[in-house]
Amino acid sequence: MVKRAATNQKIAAILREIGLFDEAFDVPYKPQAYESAAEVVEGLGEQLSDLYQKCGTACIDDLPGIGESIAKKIEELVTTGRLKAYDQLKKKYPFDLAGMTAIHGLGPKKAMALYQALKVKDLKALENAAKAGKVRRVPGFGRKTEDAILSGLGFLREHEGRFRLHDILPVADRLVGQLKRVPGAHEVEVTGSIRRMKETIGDIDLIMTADDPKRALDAFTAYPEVTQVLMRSDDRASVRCRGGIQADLIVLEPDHFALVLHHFTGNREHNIELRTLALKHDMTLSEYGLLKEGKPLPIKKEENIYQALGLPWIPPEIREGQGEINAAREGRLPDLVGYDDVKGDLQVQTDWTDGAASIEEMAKEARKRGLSYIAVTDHTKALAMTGGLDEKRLAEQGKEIDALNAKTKGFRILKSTECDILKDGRLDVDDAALKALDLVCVSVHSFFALSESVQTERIIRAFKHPLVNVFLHPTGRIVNAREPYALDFPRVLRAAKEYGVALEVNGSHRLDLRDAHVREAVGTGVKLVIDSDSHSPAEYDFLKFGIAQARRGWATKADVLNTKPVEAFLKALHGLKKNKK
DNA sequence: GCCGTTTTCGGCCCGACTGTTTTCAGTCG
Repeated sequence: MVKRAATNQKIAAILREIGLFDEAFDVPYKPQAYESAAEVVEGLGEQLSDLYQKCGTACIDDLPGIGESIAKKIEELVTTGRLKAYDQLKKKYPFDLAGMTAIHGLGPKKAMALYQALKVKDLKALENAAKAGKVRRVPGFGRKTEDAILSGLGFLREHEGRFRLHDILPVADRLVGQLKRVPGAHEVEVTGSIRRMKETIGDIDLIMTADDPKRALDAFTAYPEVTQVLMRSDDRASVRCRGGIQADLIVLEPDHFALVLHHFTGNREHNIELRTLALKHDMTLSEYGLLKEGKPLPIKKEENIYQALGLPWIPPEIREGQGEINAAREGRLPDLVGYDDVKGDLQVQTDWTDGAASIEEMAKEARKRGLSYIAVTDHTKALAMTGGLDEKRLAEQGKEIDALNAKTKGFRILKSTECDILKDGRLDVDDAALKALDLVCVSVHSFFALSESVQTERIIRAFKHPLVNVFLHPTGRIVNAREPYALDFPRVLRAAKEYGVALEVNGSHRLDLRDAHVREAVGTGVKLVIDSDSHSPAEYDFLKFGIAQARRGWATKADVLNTKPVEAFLKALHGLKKNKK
């Protein structure tokens, strides 16, 4: 078969741009339908082309937010790689509508007006026109809009795309800590996609209550990480922080805190669904109140909003409009794995290879953080640049671990490895060496460009090895840095289940598995482990990002093996192998 | 274009801000 199917990313971009064109032409309702479909496509863990091969448009039509019409468009994109309707649209309006609307303050209608008046086709042409003072002469535009376009272009150039949660959460936490120390400050919370622990973040949204709003805002705008004050009023301020991210603070009356916290936590789809549900209960919901017959109900906590609508409280991590409200209504909301539930970290690198600290130091830090075991998973010899271990060094490392375990009580260091899967699916270390370990973890670090079927076969061959327990960072992606390798993920899941292999949720910048994959794994009954992939003591911080990602994928404590104490964990892990056919 | 606790048609979330206007459209969250 000719392999020219469009990727999910490409499909989402096309759907989104079609929606933008509809919006530019003031077509009602369709823009939201296309945008919502694009969101769903982006969040999928599986390629639409694979889904299509399996069961045609029926499966695609079944996706939430995707109906007959868009399913047909997707079919065309995965079978031919093109979409005629889109091509015609672009032929008639050959300009970068999506790129232009990425500029803050410039929406589809204004972008279309600029194209029609000035024939600007891309960001470069737009910049030239703005610099030449042509934009302000277009009807409906003025000097301020022209300036805003130029500054928006500058920002885009500096910051392509979104910021990583890993980089932003510490900044947000620091701001929250500082605001809590302002005299007269009461509640302070971070909201938005940070509260949902989404892997990438657009800006930092903060809300608080305080006796003296002016004092709180004065303090906020004066913090050392603030490089520029963008806006300031009586109850709110927007600032630019070091590194370029924007942070917004609103100081609220106590009565509105929970409502606004909920409103800004979102996401948009979740809010829309909830407001629609409110209407069905003859209520209206906004950030200003939950009104029944025009009268506001008392909302002290977020729980009150959900209760009034007959729902249990829904954790922020799964407020994505991906079926959580229906699940809540039907009483099948998962009891998500908690941030304190993980008992051991199963991917820890030490100075035996590319880690920065000794085994003892890594163990000490893990213990300090409340863990009761770690697995030492240094690389193997195929990864020469890290000084990967061969059989002999692995055995020596085992002796050091035995000695350390002998002198400690209440903490266990497990002997393990991050064994390379070679190009043909064999393992980088011999069976005798692997047998001496408490558990065997494997991963891919080479030959990323293999075709989907070859890569999948390679990995499944490794799964068939009787000693393999855990598959680390299964898709090879790195947030904002590297795309995953081609993989038939549903097949990998089935093989993991059949051969008794657990999949990792890696909390480092990889975030691999990602949320959608976790949800698929949970749905298939594949067991997970959550690890930090620490290369230094400080990187145990990454564990919480892994837990967050697992929560976003609806994983419960029972889905995650390393929520168990060490003996029970090992028993359960090896039990996966024994149960296999 | 999507969807169903008004289920195959007739609805579709809510409010504020901004800039360009003289009363509002567009954008954003």
